[in-house]
Amino acid sequence: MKLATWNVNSLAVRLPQLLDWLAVQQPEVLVLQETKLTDDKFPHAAITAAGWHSVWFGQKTYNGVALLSRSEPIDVVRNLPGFDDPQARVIAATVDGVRVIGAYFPNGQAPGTDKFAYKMAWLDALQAFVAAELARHPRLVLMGDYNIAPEDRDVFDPVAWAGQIHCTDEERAHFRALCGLGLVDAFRLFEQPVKSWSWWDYRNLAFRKNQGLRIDHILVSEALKPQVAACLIDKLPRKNERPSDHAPVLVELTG
DNA sequence: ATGACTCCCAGTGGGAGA
Repeated sequence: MKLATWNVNSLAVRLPQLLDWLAVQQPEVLVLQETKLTDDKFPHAAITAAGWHSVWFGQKTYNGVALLSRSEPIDVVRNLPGFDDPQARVIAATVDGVRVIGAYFPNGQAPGTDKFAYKMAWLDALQAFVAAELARHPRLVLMGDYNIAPEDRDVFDPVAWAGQIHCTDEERAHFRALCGLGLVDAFRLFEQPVKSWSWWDYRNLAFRKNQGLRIDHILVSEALKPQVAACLIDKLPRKNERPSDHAPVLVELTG
Protein backbone atom coordinates (compact mmCIF):
# COMPACT_ATOMS: atom_id res chain seq x y z
CA MET A 1 0.00 0.00 0.00
CA LYS A 2 1.53 3.26 -1.17
CA LEU A 3 0.58 6.53 0.55
CA ALA A 4 1.82 9.98 -0.38
CA THR A 5 1.64 13.68 0.38
CA TRP A 6 2.19 16.62 -1.96
CA ASN A 7 1.89 20.36 -1.54
CA VAL A 8 0.84 21.29 -5.08
CA ASN A 9 0.81 25.09 -4.61
CA SER A 10 -2.45 25.63 -6.53
CA LEU A 11 -4.35 22.64 -7.81
CA ALA A 12 -5.78 24.77 -10.63
CA VAL A 13 -2.27 25.24 -12.01
CA ARG A 14 -0.95 21.77 -11.14
CA LEU A 15 -3.90 19.51 -12.09
CA PRO A 16 -2.26 18.19 -15.29
CA GLN A 17 0.93 17.40 -13.35
CA LEU A 18 -1.12 15.73 -10.62
CA LEU A 19 -2.91 13.48 -13.11
CA ASP A 20 0.39 12.55 -14.78
CA TRP A 21 1.94 11.76 -11.41
CA LEU A 22 -1.02 9.66 -10.26
CA ALA A 23 -0.83 7.60 -13.44
CA VAL A 24 2.87 6.89 -12.84
CA GLN A 25 2.91 6.34 -9.07
CA GLN A 26 -0.55 4.81 -8.56
CA PRO A 27 -0.73 5.56 -4.82
CA GLU A 28 -3.55 4.07 -2.75
CA VAL A 29 -3.80 7.37 -0.91
CA LEU A 30 -2.57 10.88 -1.70
CA VAL A 31 -3.12 13.95 0.44
CA LEU A 32 -2.76 17.40 -1.12
CA GLN A 33 -2.02 20.78 0.41
CA GLU A 34 -2.42 24.34 -0.87
CA THR A 35 -5.15 23.48 -3.35
CA LYS A 36 -6.20 27.16 -3.14
CA LEU A 37 -9.69 26.30 -4.40
CA THR A 38 -13.14 26.85 -2.99
CA ASP A 39 -15.05 23.57 -2.72
CA ASP A 40 -17.23 24.33 -5.75
CA LYS A 41 -14.09 24.56 -7.91
CA PHE A 42 -12.47 21.28 -6.84
CA PRO A 43 -11.71 19.19 -9.99
CA HIS A 44 -13.70 16.22 -8.75
CA ALA A 45 -14.73 14.99 -12.23
CA ALA A 46 -11.18 14.83 -13.61
CA ILE A 47 -9.92 12.96 -10.54
CA THR A 48 -12.86 10.55 -10.64
CA ALA A 49 -12.26 9.93 -14.33
CA ALA A 50 -8.63 9.09 -13.52
CA GLY A 51 -9.84 6.45 -11.06
CA TRP A 52 -9.52 8.00 -7.59
CA HIS A 53 -12.08 8.85 -4.97
CA SER A 54 -11.64 12.31 -3.51
CA VAL A 55 -12.75 14.37 -0.55
CA TRP A 56 -11.73 17.99 -0.17
CA PHE A 57 -11.88 21.04 2.02
CA GLY A 58 -10.76 24.36 0.61
CA GLN A 59 -11.08 28.11 0.51
CA LYS A 60 -10.28 30.98 -1.79
CA THR A 61 -6.66 32.00 -2.49
CA TYR A 62 -4.95 30.25 0.42
CA ASN A 63 -4.61 26.83 2.04
CA GLY A 64 -6.99 24.03 1.07
CA VAL A 65 -6.50 20.27 1.45
CA ALA A 66 -7.77 17.11 -0.20
CA LEU A 67 -7.52 13.33 0.12
CA LEU A 68 -7.51 11.06 -2.93
CA SER A 69 -7.82 7.30 -2.60
CA ARG A 70 -8.36 4.15 -4.64
CA SER A 71 -10.82 2.76 -2.06
CA GLU A 72 -13.69 4.80 -0.71
CA PRO A 73 -12.69 7.04 2.21
CA ILE A 74 -14.94 6.82 5.28
CA ASP A 75 -15.39 8.79 8.52
CA VAL A 76 -14.18 12.01 6.90
CA VAL A 77 -13.21 14.87 9.23
CA ARG A 78 -12.53 18.41 8.04
CA ASN A 79 -10.26 20.68 10.11
CA LEU A 80 -9.58 20.23 13.83
CA PRO A 81 -12.73 19.57 15.88
CA GLY A 82 -13.13 22.16 18.63
CA PHE A 83 -10.54 24.51 17.09
CA ASP A 84 -12.47 27.29 15.41
CA ASP A 85 -10.40 28.11 12.35
CA PRO A 86 -11.25 30.03 9.18
CA GLN A 87 -8.28 28.38 7.46
CA ALA A 88 -8.77 25.02 5.69
CA ARG A 89 -5.80 22.92 6.78
CA VAL A 90 -6.81 19.39 7.75
CA ILE A 91 -8.66 16.48 6.19
CA ALA A 92 -8.82 13.00 7.72
CA ALA A 93 -10.39 9.76 6.58
CA THR A 94 -10.10 5.99 6.95
CA VAL A 95 -8.97 4.10 3.85
CA ASP A 96 -8.56 0.32 3.83
CA GLY A 97 -8.42 0.27 7.63
CA VAL A 98 -5.73 2.95 7.89
CA ARG A 99 -6.59 6.28 9.48
CA VAL A 100 -5.04 9.01 7.32
CA ILE A 101 -4.67 12.59 8.49
CA GLY A 102 -3.56 15.06 5.83
CA ALA A 103 -2.46 18.45 7.12
CA TYR A 104 -1.12 21.76 5.90
CA PHE A 105 0.63 23.18 8.94
CA PRO A 106 0.74 26.99 9.22
CA ASN A 107 3.84 28.71 7.89
CA GLY A 108 4.29 30.91 10.96
CA GLN A 109 6.13 33.71 9.14
CA ALA A 110 8.61 34.55 11.94
CA PRO A 111 8.94 34.04 15.70
CA GLY A 112 7.16 36.76 17.65
CA THR A 113 4.50 37.46 15.03
CA ASP A 114 0.75 36.83 15.26
CA LYS A 115 1.16 34.14 12.61
CA PHE A 116 3.72 32.35 14.75
CA ALA A 117 1.34 32.47 17.73
CA TYR A 118 -1.38 31.02 15.48
CA LYS A 119 0.99 28.25 14.41
CA MET A 120 1.66 27.35 18.05
CA ALA A 121 -2.06 27.33 18.94
CA TRP A 122 -2.83 25.26 15.84
CA LEU A 123 -0.08 22.78 16.75
CA ASP A 124 -1.53 22.41 20.26
CA ALA A 125 -4.94 21.65 18.76
CA LEU A 126 -3.45 19.24 16.21
CA GLN A 127 -1.65 17.36 18.97
CA ALA A 128 -4.90 16.91 20.90
CA PHE A 129 -6.69 15.76 17.76
CA VAL A 130 -3.98 13.26 16.82
CA ALA A 131 -3.93 11.86 20.36
CA ALA A 132 -7.71 11.31 20.23
CA GLU A 133 -7.53 9.79 16.75
CA LEU A 134 -4.71 7.44 17.77
CA ALA A 135 -6.76 6.18 20.71
CA ARG A 136 -9.53 5.18 18.28
CA HIS A 137 -7.35 4.18 15.33
CA PRO A 138 -4.01 2.55 16.23
CA ARG A 139 -3.18 2.18 12.53
CA LEU A 140 -2.64 5.84 11.69
CA VAL A 141 -0.61 8.02 9.33
CA LEU A 142 -0.13 11.78 9.80
CA MET A 143 1.29 13.34 6.67
CA GLY A 144 1.51 16.66 4.93
CA ASP A 145 3.41 19.92 4.76
CA TYR A 146 4.56 20.38 8.35
CA ASN A 147 6.46 23.60 7.73
CA ILE A 148 8.95 22.28 10.29
CA ALA A 149 12.49 21.09 9.59
CA PRO A 150 12.89 18.61 12.46
CA GLU A 151 16.68 18.62 12.69
CA ASP A 152 19.68 20.52 11.36
CA ARG A 153 20.32 17.76 8.83
CA ASP A 154 16.96 18.71 7.28
CA VAL A 155 18.26 22.20 6.42
CA PHE A 156 20.71 23.06 3.62
CA ASP A 157 22.33 25.84 5.66
CA PRO A 158 21.56 25.20 9.33
CA VAL A 159 23.77 28.06 10.50
CA ALA A 160 21.92 30.65 8.41
CA TRP A 161 18.54 29.12 9.35
CA ALA A 162 19.25 28.74 13.09
CA GLY A 163 16.26 30.08 15.02
CA GLN A 164 14.49 31.07 11.80
CA ILE A 165 10.97 29.99 10.89
CA HIS A 166 10.69 26.19 10.38
CA CYS A 167 13.79 25.71 12.54
CA THR A 168 12.89 27.26 15.90
CA ASP A 169 13.14 25.26 19.12
CA GLU A 170 9.38 25.72 19.66
CA GLU A 171 8.48 24.21 16.29
CA ARG A 172 10.93 21.35 16.69
CA ALA A 173 9.58 20.65 20.19
CA HIS A 174 6.11 20.34 18.66
CA PHE A 175 7.43 17.89 16.08
CA ARG A 176 8.99 15.78 18.84
CA ALA A 177 5.75 15.98 20.84
CA LEU A 178 3.84 14.54 17.89
CA CYS A 179 6.37 11.69 17.76
CA GLY A 180 5.92 11.30 21.53
CA LEU A 181 2.27 10.41 20.95
CA GLY A 182 3.50 7.18 19.35
CA LEU A 183 4.46 8.22 15.84
CA VAL A 184 7.72 7.82 13.94
CA ASP A 185 9.19 9.73 10.99
CA ALA A 186 9.01 7.10 8.23
CA PHE A 187 11.76 8.82 6.24
CA ARG A 188 14.30 8.28 9.01
CA LEU A 189 13.55 4.57 9.32
CA PHE A 190 15.86 4.15 6.34
CA GLU A 191 19.27 5.24 5.23
CA GLN A 192 18.72 8.29 3.05
CA PRO A 193 20.89 10.43 0.82
CA VAL A 194 22.45 13.36 2.69
CA LYS A 195 20.92 16.69 1.71
CA SER A 196 17.45 15.26 1.17
CA TRP A 197 14.90 18.05 0.87
CA SER A 198 11.19 18.22 0.06
CA TRP A 199 11.04 21.96 -0.68
CA TRP A 200 13.26 24.32 -2.65
CA ASP A 201 12.73 28.08 -2.95
CA TYR A 202 11.63 29.23 -6.39
CA ARG A 203 14.31 31.91 -6.19
CA ASN A 204 18.08 31.76 -6.43
CA LEU A 205 18.23 28.62 -8.59
CA ALA A 206 17.70 26.80 -5.31
CA PHE A 207 16.62 23.51 -6.86
CA ARG A 208 19.55 23.43 -9.26
CA LYS A 209 21.90 24.11 -6.35
CA ASN A 210 19.97 21.66 -4.13
CA GLN A 211 19.41 24.28 -1.46
CA GLY A 212 16.23 23.27 0.34
CA LEU A 213 14.49 22.07 3.47
CA ARG A 214 12.84 18.80 4.46
CA ILE A 215 9.52 20.06 5.75
CA ASP A 216 7.04 17.57 4.26
CA HIS A 217 6.73 14.47 6.40
CA ILE A 218 4.99 11.14 6.87
CA LEU A 219 4.63 10.03 10.48
CA VAL A 220 3.33 6.50 11.06
CA SER A 221 2.00 4.97 14.26
CA GLU A 222 3.85 2.27 16.18
CA ALA A 223 1.26 -0.26 15.02
CA LEU A 224 2.11 0.48 11.38
CA LYS A 225 5.86 0.84 11.83
CA PRO A 226 6.65 -2.87 11.22
CA GLN A 227 4.90 -2.59 7.84
CA VAL A 228 6.91 0.36 6.56
CA ALA A 229 8.95 -0.98 3.62
CA ALA A 230 10.22 2.27 2.10
CA CYS A 231 9.95 6.04 2.28
CA LEU A 232 11.26 8.46 -0.30
CA ILE A 233 11.01 11.94 -1.75
CA ASP A 234 10.13 12.02 -5.45
CA LYS A 235 12.14 14.91 -6.91
CA LEU A 236 11.00 14.32 -10.49
CA PRO A 237 7.91 16.60 -10.39
CA ARG A 238 10.17 19.44 -9.20
CA LYS A 239 11.89 19.19 -12.61
CA ASN A 240 8.64 19.82 -14.50
CA GLU A 241 7.92 23.09 -16.23
CA ARG A 242 6.03 25.29 -13.77
CA PRO A 243 6.63 22.95 -10.85
CA SER A 244 5.29 23.21 -7.34
CA ASP A 245 8.03 24.34 -4.96
CA HIS A 246 7.41 21.09 -2.99
CA ALA A 247 8.13 17.50 -4.03
CA PRO A 248 5.85 14.58 -3.10
CA VAL A 249 6.85 12.24 -0.27
CA LEU A 250 5.81 8.59 -0.43
CA VAL A 251 5.68 5.67 1.98
CA GLU A 252 5.20 2.01 1.11
CA LEU A 253 3.44 -0.29 3.58
CA THR A 254 3.59 -4.06 3.16
CA GLY A 255 0.49 -6.23 3.47
C1' DA B 1 20.35 42.80 -0.14
C1' DT B 2 14.07 44.15 3.65
C1' DG B 3 15.99 40.95 -3.24
C1' DA B 4 15.72 37.05 -6.34
C1' DC B 5 10.12 33.41 -7.87
C1' DT B 6 5.30 31.98 -8.18
C1' DC B 7 0.54 32.24 -7.10
C1' DC B 8 -3.52 34.86 -6.21
C1' DC B 9 -6.74 38.77 -6.48
C1' DA B 10 -6.61 42.56 -8.21
C1' DG B 11 -6.41 46.05 -11.58
C1' DT B 12 -1.42 48.53 -14.28
C1' DG B 13 0.58 46.73 -7.58
C1' DG B 14 0.81 43.96 -3.17
C1' DG B 15 0.39 40.01 0.18
C1' DA B 16 1.86 35.42 1.22
C1' DG B 17 4.55 31.65 0.92
C1' DA B 18 9.03 29.28 3.18
